[in-house]
Amino acid sequence: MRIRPSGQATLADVARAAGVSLATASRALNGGARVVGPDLRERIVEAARRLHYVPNAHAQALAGGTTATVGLVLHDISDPYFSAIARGVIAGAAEHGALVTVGTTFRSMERELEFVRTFRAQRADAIVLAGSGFEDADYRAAMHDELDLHRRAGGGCAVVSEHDLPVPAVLPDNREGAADLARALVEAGHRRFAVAGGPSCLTTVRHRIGGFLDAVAACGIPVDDVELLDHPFSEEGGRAAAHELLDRRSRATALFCVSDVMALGALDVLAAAGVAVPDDVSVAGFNDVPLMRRLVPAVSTVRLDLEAMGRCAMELASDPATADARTVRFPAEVVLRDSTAPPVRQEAP
Amino acid sequence: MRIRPSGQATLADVARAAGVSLATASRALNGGARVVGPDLRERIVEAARRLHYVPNAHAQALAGGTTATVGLVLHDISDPYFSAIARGVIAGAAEHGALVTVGTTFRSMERELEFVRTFRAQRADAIVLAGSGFEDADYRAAMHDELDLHRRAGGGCAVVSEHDLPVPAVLPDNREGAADLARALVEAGHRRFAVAGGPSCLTTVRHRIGGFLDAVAACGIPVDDVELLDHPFSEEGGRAAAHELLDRRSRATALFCVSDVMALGALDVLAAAGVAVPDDVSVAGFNDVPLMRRLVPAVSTVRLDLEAMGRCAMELASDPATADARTVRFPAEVVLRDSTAPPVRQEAP
DNA sequence: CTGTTAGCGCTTTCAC
DNA sequence: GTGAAAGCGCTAACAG
Repeated sequence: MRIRPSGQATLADVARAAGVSLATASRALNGGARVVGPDLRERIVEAARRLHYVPNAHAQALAGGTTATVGLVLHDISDPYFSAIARGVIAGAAEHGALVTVGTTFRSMERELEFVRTFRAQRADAIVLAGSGFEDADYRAAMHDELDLHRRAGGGCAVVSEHDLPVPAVLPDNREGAADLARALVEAGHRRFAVAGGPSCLTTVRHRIGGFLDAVAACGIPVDDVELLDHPFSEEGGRAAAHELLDRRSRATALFCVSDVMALGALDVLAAAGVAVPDDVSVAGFNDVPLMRRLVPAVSTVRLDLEAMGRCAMELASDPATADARTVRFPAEVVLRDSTAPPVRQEAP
Repeated sequence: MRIRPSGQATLADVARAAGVSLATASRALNGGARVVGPDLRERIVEAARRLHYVPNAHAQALAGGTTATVGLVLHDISDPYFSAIARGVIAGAAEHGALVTVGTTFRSMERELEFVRTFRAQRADAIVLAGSGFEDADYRAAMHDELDLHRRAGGGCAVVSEHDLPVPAVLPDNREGAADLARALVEAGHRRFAVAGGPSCLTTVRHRIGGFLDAVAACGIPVDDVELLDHPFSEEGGRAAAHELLDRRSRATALFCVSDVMALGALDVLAAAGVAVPDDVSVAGFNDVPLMRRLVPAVSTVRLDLEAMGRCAMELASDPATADARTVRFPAEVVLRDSTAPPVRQEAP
């Protein structure tokens, strides 16, 4: 971008115009306490208005003030999962009078680290990581260092989802939620499952699949019989998973997609292929993103209060009392809707 | 938020550790050109790494560097309309190596102005206004001043949607799109319309309603017969509009909601009331937000390439050649889906 | 209450 | 090439 020719009124200009000292002007305009005589204050404020004075936030920050800025790292702002979390973070920040800077990574570990570094450079008051963690030792070590440095410098931080990092975390009950869903499905009579999951380097994915499989196993169903469809953690990935399901003429009666967005993609493909949901196959997602209940059939899923999670993360990241690695669990609640039903197709083994 | 105890390695520390001057360290680390001897450069970079040096963005900005920051003002990040635009803006900014700071206004003119002021304080390279403009003289005057000052200080800016401000603008064809939709509906045989619109202080709303009514009139249908449902520009508003429609036992055969989100609310209420769409009443929205085509019935609407619009706004705001008030129109394309059909109910006058 | 005086951490002329 | 020095605009001790 371009260089900025100053041309802005500075505090010094205001002070001069009002015939007071720089310090007084500073106190009157940006200092909180009313330690300035009302008469002077008036004059200064008036001068400031006349000159269209706007404080230079960088100078303020540099001089030891506050930045009132929080950095938010997420995968993609137009993904409803993240925009809901972002809404919570932004709302929480607003209550602190802070603004949120958003970095979108599109699931790149490198970009994620880079954003954290940038936020550090900006001396963000707080940094919130909203995406799932990666199961990668180097990444984790690097992120650990980065956040550690940030906190040592007085900054706060928090993560949403498991990151296996010693920082405050908002932990959705991924494991339990997926397990509950599995149990509900088994109870409904399902025995043959397919699971559409994103790359296993994502902690969230691992936990959801893990919880699901454990519960299935606990119900006495051989885990090996569960078909694992390994595709990207995205709508496109959901599409691919459905295609695979179709191609291999799967006999699964229920498909668990580890995220709603994947379920969306899968449902699209299934519908196009003339596969009836839930009659031919039940489909469930995870997150309960707003639109899931509006689709036909309404999609069964596991509800997470995304906005509250974002808000909570913001709170954890800004609360000095949270300097230690505190953790807040968020319950995941199974929501059975029309996309799941007892299996109607009874097949012979 | 809290005061930040420094505790960070500074450039001076790095310079000392590497045994060079501050200036040299600066050039080696943050200066672009390779004007530093490779040997020294190496030593400096090494020292920086060892000390976990992160440049202080505020100091850089203050010392005359660039901020690489753009401020984005919008209504609500979790509204798919805005999150799509935001995605475009963020992507565009990323190409410039800039980060986006998001201010959400929830349609408050005051908050909007306040955010612009804050972005000015942050010396944002560019400011993008994504919400609809308000039809309010005071607001417009204030915003005009604010943006003017910002541009005079060398900053760029752009607005999405009509704001009647002398700044670069991305203009969706609201008027034409709504008119096209009206014509399509009339062609399908509709004669009795209802229009669910948000507060008329929003320019976007006025234009869409205006375009719709004009076209209807041009088709020889008395505009006075069109029922105007004046409710908030939100899903809740759409709900209210549908309730009103129901309460007054409207005879309209087609309901035009000025935004998809309103249509969403209206459809929900209609469905709950047992009103069949499109058999009892056709419903159309505006924007073609991602989920509209996934609903059942798929919702007719007017498509806008939201992400491209966001990207374009970012471009306009960052391009110095755009210092004058340039304008880019975006076509709005009618997309007829299953929620609209010829009226089946023929009523006697 | 108000004014003076130092910096905050960095970029940038200028000299060398 | 590299170093020395002068700010960028503001806040925060200190004095008065």
